[in-house]
Amino acid sequence: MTDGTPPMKSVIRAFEVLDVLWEVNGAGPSEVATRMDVPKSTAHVYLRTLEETGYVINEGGEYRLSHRFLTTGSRLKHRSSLFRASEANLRELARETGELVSLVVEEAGRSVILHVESGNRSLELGIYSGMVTPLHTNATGKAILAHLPADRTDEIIDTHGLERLTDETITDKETLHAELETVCECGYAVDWNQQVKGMGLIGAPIIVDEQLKGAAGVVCPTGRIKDETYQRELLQKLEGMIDSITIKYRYGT
Amino acid sequence: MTDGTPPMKSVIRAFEVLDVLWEVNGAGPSEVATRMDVPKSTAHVYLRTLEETGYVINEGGEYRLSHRFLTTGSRLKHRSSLFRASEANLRELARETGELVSLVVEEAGRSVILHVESGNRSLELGIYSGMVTPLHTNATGKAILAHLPADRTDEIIDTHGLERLTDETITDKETLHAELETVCECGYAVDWNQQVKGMGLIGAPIIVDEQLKGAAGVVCPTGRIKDETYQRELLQKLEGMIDSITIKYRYGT
DNA sequence: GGCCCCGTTCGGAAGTCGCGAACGCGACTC
DNA sequence: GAGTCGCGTTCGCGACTTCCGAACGGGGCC
Repeated sequence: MTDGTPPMKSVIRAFEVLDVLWEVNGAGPSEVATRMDVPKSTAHVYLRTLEETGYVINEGGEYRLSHRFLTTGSRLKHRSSLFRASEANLRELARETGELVSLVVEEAGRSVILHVESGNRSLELGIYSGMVTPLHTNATGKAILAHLPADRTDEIIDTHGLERLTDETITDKETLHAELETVCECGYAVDWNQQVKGMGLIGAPIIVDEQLKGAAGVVCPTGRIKDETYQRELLQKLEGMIDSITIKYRYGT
Repeated sequence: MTDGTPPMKSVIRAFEVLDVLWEVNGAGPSEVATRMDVPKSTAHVYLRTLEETGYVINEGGEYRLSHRFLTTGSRLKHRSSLFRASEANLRELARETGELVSLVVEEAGRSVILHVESGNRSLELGIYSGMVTPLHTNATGKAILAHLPADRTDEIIDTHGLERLTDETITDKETLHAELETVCECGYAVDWNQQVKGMGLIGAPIIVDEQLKGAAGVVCPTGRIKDETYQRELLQKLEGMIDSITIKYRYGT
């Protein structure tokens, strides 16, 4: 983690080119060169090289990101033990409840949505597989934070801070720690309007052999989830699902 | 397209490192070095650099691909006009028919599955968003080949050949061209057992303003799809869906 | 305690990358 | 239709980076 040897400039730049291509949704060498403030011959070599890797496509002089990212990303997801153990159960819960069900893992101190399954009345809030959010802004993230080793939790909070996404986001360390303790005791977490106004979530950790693997959650409109009876029903089903997942993960295929 | 200037060695190698990390599902510098036949100090610099980009994660000396691939891939998909115009309709068709519904685009002469929606009785054949297949082995691919400019179609066939995936795969140019002509006339394509034994597909192109955007298809067990009445029913629904998608794409959000 | 293997760091030498200038092409202007 | 502009692409030389072997420090296993 120390900065003993500097990273490779050309590789870093290659990924900057990818970023630029993403931002402008495809461009020629000239535009990339302008945006990166390099000669266009330089931009050209990078583009040609990236094309060779297959992650960039050249369509008549216009270079753009290829779907190889999608391919690699999906393969990673489908190889994940957690996903494999969960997929069927997530789908079943989504069918049963009609809500959006999500599977989340922690990576680099942030929450990555590994998979979502939508039910027939689930929200369309732009939640997608691969989406990255801060951990402290939603129930699944809090479930993870609560069950991570304490020092890791602190490190994450210190590194990433407590960004405010809505006016109900927890942005105070004390409040968060208090909440995490409750989450730890109850075994599940809840939030509403903390990430997106109008969206609520129940989340619980997936723990196999005392090791935190991720979390699963049910996403609802705040209105629905505020009903205590419904909330309890969802929680019970969620925990049932997580039990199945845990077993499948532990002994599974 | 010519090989005037050689590609950048370090960038190419960086992506080779990514490939290796994928293959071995995470490794340290030593293992990467062995596999790539370079000194481990070299492997180390690459790994450190890739870590900096966020596409690789270092977990206590073990480097592995991060979920950033999934994130980038999903963002690409969700930004695609075709996907945005299609998503709701695909889901609806999957619900209605209970079958697997897929959305496919051509990239670099191959078929990329942009999205799949599964119904309640759909096959579990390892079809996933991001999956890449040869175009000539399935109905959606053939629908695309049939509606691409003729020279492009020939170029693709010449470049990629006609790989055999099952004993019913079309591997003969003449046969394929004849079939493509029929597909062009009928406006839809069919296959069974050409890609995977037991799997059948009806596919039709998505064409907006005379421009081929991709194809959509319904995937069934061969048994079910061989029933002509059912096949006709699916086809009708598929074409209805594609009409909606076309309109949404043309005038949509 | 000693061994081995790993991830990591370092500094010099070889070689690649970076750059400016120039080419060929198409679109658009006059 | 000639001229101009802007684009993607190519080329070759100088300078900076990558590359490498050797060495360091730490962890696990005998």
